[in-house]
Amino acid sequence: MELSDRKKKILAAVVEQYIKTGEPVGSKSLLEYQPMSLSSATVRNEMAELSSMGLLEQPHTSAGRIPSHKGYRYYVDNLMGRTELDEKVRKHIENAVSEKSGDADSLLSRAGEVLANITNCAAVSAATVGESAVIKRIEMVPVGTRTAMLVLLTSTGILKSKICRADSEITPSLSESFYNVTSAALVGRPLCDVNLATMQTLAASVGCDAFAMLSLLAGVTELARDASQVDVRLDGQSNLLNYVELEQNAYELMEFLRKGEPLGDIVTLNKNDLDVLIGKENKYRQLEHSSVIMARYSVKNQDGGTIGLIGPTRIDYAKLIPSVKYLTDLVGRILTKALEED
Amino acid sequence: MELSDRKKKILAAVVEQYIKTGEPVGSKSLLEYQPMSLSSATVRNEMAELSSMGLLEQPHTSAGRIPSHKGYRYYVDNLMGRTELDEKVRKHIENAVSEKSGDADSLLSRAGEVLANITNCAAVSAATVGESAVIKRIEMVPVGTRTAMLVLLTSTGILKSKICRADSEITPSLSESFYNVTSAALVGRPLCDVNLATMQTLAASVGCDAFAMLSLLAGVTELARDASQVDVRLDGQSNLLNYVELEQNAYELMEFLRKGEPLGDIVTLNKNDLDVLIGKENKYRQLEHSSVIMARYSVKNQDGGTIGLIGPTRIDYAKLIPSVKYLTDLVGRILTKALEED
DNA sequence: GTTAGCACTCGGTATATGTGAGTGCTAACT
DNA sequence: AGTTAGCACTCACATATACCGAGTGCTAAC
Repeated sequence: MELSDRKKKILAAVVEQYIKTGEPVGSKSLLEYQPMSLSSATVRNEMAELSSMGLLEQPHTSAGRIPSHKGYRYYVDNLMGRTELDEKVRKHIENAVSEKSGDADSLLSRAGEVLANITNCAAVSAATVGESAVIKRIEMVPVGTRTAMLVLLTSTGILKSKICRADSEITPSLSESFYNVTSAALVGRPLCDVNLATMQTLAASVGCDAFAMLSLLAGVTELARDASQVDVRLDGQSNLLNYVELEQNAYELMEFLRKGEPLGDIVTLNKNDLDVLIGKENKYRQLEHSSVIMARYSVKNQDGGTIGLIGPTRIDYAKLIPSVKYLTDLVGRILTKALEED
Repeated sequence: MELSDRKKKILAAVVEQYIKTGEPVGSKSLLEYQPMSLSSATVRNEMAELSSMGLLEQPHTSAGRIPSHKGYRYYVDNLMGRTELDEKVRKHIENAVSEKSGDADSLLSRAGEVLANITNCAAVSAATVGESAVIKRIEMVPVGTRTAMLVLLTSTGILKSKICRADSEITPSLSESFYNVTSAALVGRPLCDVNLATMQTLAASVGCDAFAMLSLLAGVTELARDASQVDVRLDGQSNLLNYVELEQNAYELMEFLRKGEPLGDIVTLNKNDLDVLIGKENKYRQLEHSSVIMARYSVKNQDGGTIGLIGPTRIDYAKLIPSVKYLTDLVGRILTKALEED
């Protein structure tokens, strides 16, 4: 879709004014906001054309125009000038996500928190689950006569743990055979290979302790399943309650966010460096009045994960996109550095 | 405060009708709902007295009455007949919180979920932190050349873990001295003894590895702090968005619930078998339109923790209190059984 | 002590009316 | 041909007015 320069200028002005004020933008008020050597009548004609092209919408006949999701899309793709990241915001981000912040998990937590804070939106983050992930290590730490903590570490650095109750006492000999069995049969195997069926044959092979072993191995199976699922961190959901345009469906939206699966679905859609999904572009109905901005970070030049935000469609794209981008890059750098030191 | 039988009957009817309909209750409509051999004028007189006693309120002069928080309180303490738990609900609870559900943590999670579901409120749960808790065990599982997972187990059964980055490589000799140091100096000590100052002297004592040791011990300190803090699980917050009386302050309420500390504060208030806090009785302003129902469960005849719910003041106390009670008792029984087997 | 009766209150709904920011269209003007 | 002044028209929103009805408190009679 090719637009004349004048149309571009008008569309951009409409989007920006609407983002700022939240009110439908009329031809006359547009000229106040963005003076041009044009009469309102001309603007009106142009706006009418932009409407028929599907880039602008009218809430009702005698109101001003608001951008349609296609309008936002055109703006984001072609018109938006990315504003420089505000110095204060940058400092804020850097402060929250400092290098000393230990492991990847807590770094992502921090990143989500700060993003939710500075943007007043909900923040999501998720580390990519490598399909090629193999089990690097399995540990069992007994924490009672019949309970133990199982720890599973993958080659991609994902760490999961879980308390597990065995069906009988965890004797030193059971510990030993658990160690033997897992290191012989599981370490080095891809996560998807771990399932209850293989566990059963494995457990059977140890003989007398088979029954207790099975419950432990079942725990390992659950861990492996956990480790191969995206887990999405979510922050600042309640921020979304402040937007009038979202509050009519507040409950639905919150419930949607609470459930992990659809969110996991969304972040895995983020294949590019930066993705923006506007309103109805989202495949989930619950997000039809929301926009999602997601960016990937990479660790050692490999795909690391996604950090993004969810807000109303009427959101300051020009300002927030650089924030998300800056944060993901920073997280990527920090994790890369941590990995190199390791 | 002593009330005549007739006043009691009228108060109970007002509370029950208001809980059911959500509309202020007038003298005439009350008689429809609860036929009595009285005229509406008499009811009116009684209501006026109940109002002046502070048990009923009028939203505006010419409207019906609604219970004040004192009115609810009187109802809950003196008038309410506890209804039997619905068979379906009981089955639902039992199903969700079955014995096989592993460790205490996940059991509480499940309990919170089911409670939020059946009550349509927010559910909270928290295990009591024993002040007498001492460190039972500390484990370190290396998960990288410089990172390790620290695991801390207390005598009260609380288990915490954390990833920790050491300042230098984690050599077998470091692991060994970590094991020696912690088992000699920390195991058996109460949680509150663990602080950075003592860690520094401890670290210094190991000689050459002091620096790396310190970062590990700092991790242990954090774990100990974690373990001695109540951690409150929260479920079904979004359920509260469905109540009109709460939705004006939805954002505030959600933010309040999101923050852990005030919630921790609230559950630790639950000293009795069953506590109900109604509206303004809550010390937090954010809950002035909410009621909190909390019950304790015990494990092996010792205080185990609290499970409760947060809803609007206009809530079916007679129905929900038994649900909470049943759930806590069940959880207590299951945990006791699990502990005995252990 | 109870109740019928009555004047009064007041939120909610309905109706009319005006206001103003917006529109589209046409005809005149560069 | 593109631009613009002008104009009739639209429609959400605000304000005023009236009315309804479920509620009240109070009084006087039962």
